[in-house]
Parts: sequence; structure tokens; C-alpha cells
Amino acid sequence: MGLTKTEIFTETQNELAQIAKLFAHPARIAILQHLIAVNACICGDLVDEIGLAQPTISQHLKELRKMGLIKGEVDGTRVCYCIDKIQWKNRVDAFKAFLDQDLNLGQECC
Amino acid sequence: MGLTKTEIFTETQNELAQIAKLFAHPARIAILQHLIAVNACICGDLVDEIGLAQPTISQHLKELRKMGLIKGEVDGTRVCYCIDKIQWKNRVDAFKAFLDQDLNLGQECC
DNA sequence: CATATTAATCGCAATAATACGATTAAAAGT
DNA sequence: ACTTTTAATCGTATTATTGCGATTAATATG
Repeated sequence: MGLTKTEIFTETQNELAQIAKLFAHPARIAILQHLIAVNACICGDLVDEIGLAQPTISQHLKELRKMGLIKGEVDGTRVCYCIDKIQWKNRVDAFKAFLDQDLNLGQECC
Repeated sequence: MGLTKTEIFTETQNELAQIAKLFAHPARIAILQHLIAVNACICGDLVDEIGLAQPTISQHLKELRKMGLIKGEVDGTRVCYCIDKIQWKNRVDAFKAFLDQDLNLGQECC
């Protein structure tokens, strides 16, 4: 086995896990932090900034783009990447709703 | 290769990724949702509720506990699990701080 | 004390994710 | 046209994760 049993979980559970997966690698955190800091940059800047090989950065960018967190605009031989702010808000709000659940803070558990 | 290069990232980046990893599997989302819903329950309840084998649930519980999101209290042959509310708040607040970063919503990117 | 209950751990098989060299593709510059 | 620049893709090696059967450990019960 080793295969996640997607079919036994709710759609929400699978979606939350998929969003979380994007944040579950320091390289993608670093990419997002840099994009937020400089507003927009090209792939090569991220390679220099982060210190992973170009194909590796490209692969992480692909995943972030696949889930809609970022977008890339071709400009000659370069591709300019930035946060997709609308999609970011959608995804992140869904995730924050989960994190913000009421924990019955008064009640003791075990 | 295939090894995440932890050493090239900041402590914050690695920590955020580690927290996110906990939420990056639907089984762990389901476990946390159930614990939040019923306040506390034993391992066997989660096995029945979620439909994965007992060793699999036990493994997920171990990871959640390792990072401090939940705690387990032995009670005879059973172990009662619940959200560790203090730790949950610590971890989740750190993560929300990242998600809530200012995106310069007015500014256009590319 | 024998047995049942409950959960952890071991060991393994299978899939997923990470990383990068080599190559390709596409546009820009000379 | 040739070369350079830039990023995507391919192929592959390696590590990580997931899942579970079998077993173990620990307590409870008859």
C-alpha cells in the first residue's frame, strides 16, 4: 500500500490537506515569502535567492501554480511570477476557517 | 538526492513547513476534526470513525502528538486523546501569522 | 492465572515527493 | 543565422510517507 485513500475522506478534508501540502515544504514557504516581499520576480531570482537548482525551483513553482496560489506571466525569455491574490485569499480563507475552529477552551478534556 | 535540504532554509521556514505537514493528510485532518467535535476520544473510536486500520491511525496520532497538537492520557487499556489547546494555539498562531501576511492588495504585480 | 481488550511497535510493500543533470524550447541579442 | 538567456520538461536516483498484517505490551476481567 502507501496510497492515500482519498475516497474515504470528505471533499473538505481532501481539499484542506491539499492546500496544506503546498505549505508543507520549506522551499515553497521560501518562494511564497519572497514573492510576497518583492511583489513579483522571475524564476532565476528565486534560484539565486533560495539556492536550489533551477529545475527544482521550477517544479515547486509548477505545484504552486497548479493549485492557483501563484501565477506566471511570460515576458520574453523570462517568466514573471507573483501571488495570485484572489486565489490566495480563497484558499487561505478556507484553511483559516479550519484553524480557527472553536476548541471549547473552557472545557477540560482528559 | 530526494532529501529536503533543511540546512539552506531559515528556522522559521522549516518550522512552518513542519506544522503544515501535519495538516497535509486527510486522515490527520479527520482526526483533528473529530477530536474537536467530541472534545476527547480513544484510538479505537477514531479507527471506527475514519476507517483506516488501527496501526495506521496510531501512526498518525503519534505524529500529531510528536508536534504537540494533541495529547494522550492512558486510562487502563485505553488511551484518551484530545487537542492540546495551549500547544495548538502556539502552533496555529505561528502559521496564521504567515497566512495573514500583507499582500499589498492594491499593487498590481505582473 | 488465563483470557480479553486496547493501543503501540515492527517490518515490509507500495506510492509519493524531492532534487538535479541533461535536454529541450522559445525568445532576445549580436 | 548563431549564440545567449531563461525556464520547462524528461529521466532517474534517493528519501519520505502511507498503510497494514503480525506481533508485542500492558491493563482489565473472569
